[in-house]
Amino acid sequence: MDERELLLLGLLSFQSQHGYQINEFIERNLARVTSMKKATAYAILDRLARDGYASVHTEQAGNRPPRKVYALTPRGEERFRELLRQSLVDPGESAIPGDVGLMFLDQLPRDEVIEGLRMRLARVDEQIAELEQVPPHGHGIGVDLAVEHKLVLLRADRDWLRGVITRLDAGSD
Amino acid sequence: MDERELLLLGLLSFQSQHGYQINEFIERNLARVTSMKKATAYAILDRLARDGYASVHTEQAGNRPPRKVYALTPRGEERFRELLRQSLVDPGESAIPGDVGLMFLDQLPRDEVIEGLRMRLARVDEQIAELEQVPPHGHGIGVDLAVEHKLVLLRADRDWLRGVITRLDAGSD
DNA sequence: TCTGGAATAGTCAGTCTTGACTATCCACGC
DNA sequence: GCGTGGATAGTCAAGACTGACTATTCCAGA
Repeated sequence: MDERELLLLGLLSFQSQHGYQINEFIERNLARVTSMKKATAYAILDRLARDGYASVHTEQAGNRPPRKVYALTPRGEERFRELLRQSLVDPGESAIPGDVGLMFLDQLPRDEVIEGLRMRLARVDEQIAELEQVPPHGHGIGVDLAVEHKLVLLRADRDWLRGVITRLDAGSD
Repeated sequence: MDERELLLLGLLSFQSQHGYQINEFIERNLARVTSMKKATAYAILDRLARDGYASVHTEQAGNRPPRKVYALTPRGEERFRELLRQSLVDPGESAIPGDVGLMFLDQLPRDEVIEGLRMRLARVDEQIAELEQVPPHGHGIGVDLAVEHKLVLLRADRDWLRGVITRLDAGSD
């Protein structure tokens, strides 16, 4: 259900970390996977601690400001596995975004629609090119499967978009 | 960007409506398109009125409780077209849900993973069957394109899931 | 005619999310 | 020996979202 909580539990399952470290990792490596913002991650970490899924202890490195280090408790590990099982079965209502716009597309002049969809296609192409550059991950197959999954869906989207644009271009109806 | 606002503007673009009516329509016909809840719709309608995109006037039918009827203003129509254009180009970060779970899949025993993905596949199959029943919509091509789009992505997802399950089943790695 | 359940029409308190902001530390050039 | 820009490590107020709840009306059946 809650992909954000699952993500944080998952990151903590590898090693204890403090908030800043986790946010760094997300910003650098997981921007494509989640759009969660810093403040949200801090809030969820607090919640995990409050609910007994993570323990906190404050650490001071040199003269730096103190950091709160979060570690999964046994309950937290159980929670992680539970959410993980759930998320494999039911990846949350995949209300594919963008379809609302599609539904109302008749309200816009046909050439504006085509123009817009062309731009959309260009972006999808970019995303595909980017993902195709990602090297195999190495540790386990999960990450590679996730990338593969995203690629499969993006390619299907691309092909469909091309078809639609062609159809709209030829005789406008 | 904000699909919810776009959806409400779009519904109002066809005719003025009161909140309850809009929520009825969403619950009955658009459950697959959005997961927006009643209270959210009321809140967004308020916001639209506050920002001058919709006008409100109170109506009393018989002895029933009074209702607030919302109608698009010219500014609202402009806003609608603007959001519509945007959403065609950039359908919001399509962070395809479920990929977080995939990423951590190595943390779960292989057979639990396979079991989970089988259930997921069954659900996808159901959704496809359901959508295939939807008859052509009639008014314009937008709605039909949206359905087609969803179907295309669901089928790609289904095919990928089948492949993954087969791979995992045969030699567990 | 009386009653219980569905339809009508919302509201509200609590939670979640985020843009903007704070504050310190360190390395480096000048 | 000093300023300043990036890295470090968060916090906070404001707005968005929703589950649970309220309250009235209508109507079908006993």
